[in-house]
Amino acid sequence: MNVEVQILEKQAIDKAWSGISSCENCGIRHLALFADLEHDDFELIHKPVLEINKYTGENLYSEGDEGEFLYTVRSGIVKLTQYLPDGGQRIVRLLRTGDVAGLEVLVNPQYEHFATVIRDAQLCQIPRDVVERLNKETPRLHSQLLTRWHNAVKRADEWLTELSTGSSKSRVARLVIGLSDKSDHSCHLFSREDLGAILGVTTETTSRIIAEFKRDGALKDQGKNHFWADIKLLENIANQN
Amino acid sequence: MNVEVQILEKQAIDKAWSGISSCENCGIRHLALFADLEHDDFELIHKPVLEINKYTGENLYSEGDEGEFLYTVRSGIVKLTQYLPDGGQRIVRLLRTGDVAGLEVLVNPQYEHFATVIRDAQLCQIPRDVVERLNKETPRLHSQLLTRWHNAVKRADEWLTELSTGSSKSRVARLVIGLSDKSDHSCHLFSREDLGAILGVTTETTSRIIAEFKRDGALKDQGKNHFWADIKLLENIANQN
DNA sequence: TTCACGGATTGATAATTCGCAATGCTGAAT
DNA sequence: ATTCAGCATTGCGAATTATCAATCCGTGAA
Repeated sequence: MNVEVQILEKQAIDKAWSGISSCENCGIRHLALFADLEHDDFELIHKPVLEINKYTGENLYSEGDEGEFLYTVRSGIVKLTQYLPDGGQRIVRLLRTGDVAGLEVLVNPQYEHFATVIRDAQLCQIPRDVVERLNKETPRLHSQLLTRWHNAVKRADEWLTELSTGSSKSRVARLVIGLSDKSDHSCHLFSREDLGAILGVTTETTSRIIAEFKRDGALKDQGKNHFWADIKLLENIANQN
Repeated sequence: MNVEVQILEKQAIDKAWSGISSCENCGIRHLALFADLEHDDFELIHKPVLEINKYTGENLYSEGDEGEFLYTVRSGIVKLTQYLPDGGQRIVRLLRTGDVAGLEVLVNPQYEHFATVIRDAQLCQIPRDVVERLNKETPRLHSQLLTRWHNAVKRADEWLTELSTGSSKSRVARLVIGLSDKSDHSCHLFSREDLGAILGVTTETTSRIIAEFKRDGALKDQGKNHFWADIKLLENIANQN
């Protein structure tokens, strides 16, 4: 890749698109909110859809903020967190490629979670107006929106049954399986603190269990929170006790 | 009320409506899925909407069943349960007046939960076709559907942060508060087993904690799982420890 | 290289929750 | 009124998880 191309790519980042030129040709459109739109629909996009980069630890929005934008995750991972009055926190969902953060602003003016990047991410920042207008003017967004909501509920339910039921060890095992690539057994984990907040257990307990998995060979450390995972063994652990 | 009226009411139960006569004049329409429909829309209802009674313990549908109907809860309470491969079960949501069971069949042909009545219920059984047709032909159902989905997600998230985070005692306290009528401090509970399945703790632990609340005066037993609740005290318990 | 920092791991102990069994209570049927 | 069945409560020991503190380890800065 020559220098010129690199510069072009650099410029592409954080560029404002009118929508018609970019969203229509988006590389992940088949996964994205605009999957079903047709050529003419894109002309309805009159505000800029920004493509932005955010790095691990950065915050997209906070609970209660005026919900000006929706975000489509192009790459990376975003966590949605909620807090209890007593200070307890809980990660209620993880968003990955194709997922949308901030859907709730179509129904309610305020964000309902803290959205924080936990793996460097590329995102499309879509003004709420744009989605609202499309939703009014073209029926082709409806089924996508319904599907998205359905998916959010389904995952929330799975989160509850799989990650909040049973012993800590089972739950950590299920989480690790869920974060593993079944084809090559690779598995990127997050900080023990985040894993704990996903499961509703303490950082120490999570750490102990992961360390135990390493000793038992269920996980093989490859540095930087990257592991090789013995899925079969983890499934056994998940389904007993 | 004379006998004749009683008989008429009895007949009304389990009667099949063509929709146009009944749904439009439904007493809880402002809460229901069809809230925003207009007069002409009801003519689109060509299959019968059945009004049915189900009693505590009866099952509406099972996970994996072909999803033929949606159910609007007119009164009573329905629990949605999911099971884990290891036999663990978890109640993921409670449905009350105005809520809809089986929304997922609009997206997917199969039910995703076990739906069981846990307080005698009156329900409207709506054929999936009816809702699908309305959804195609009138835009006035869209926003209701979006709102419903949003609501389901919101409650799932609350369930996770409030009922699956913190000590058992806090969680039982939060659940009891959620089941209480704040205006008159009355509170109907369910079996300890169901309460446990909502919270992800054992029946015994739940029982112990409720018994402790009774001893501490946070709950006053009025028989039949009906209690008077000291909301303030319960909130204190919920937010400490 | 060395140092310092932050996260991960581990240890020791306390607190919580589970699991099982015994007992108590309540409402329905007789 | 009596009996019975099903749920609720309680006791107790075992297992799990939290808590607090110490140590380890990897990474980036100097």
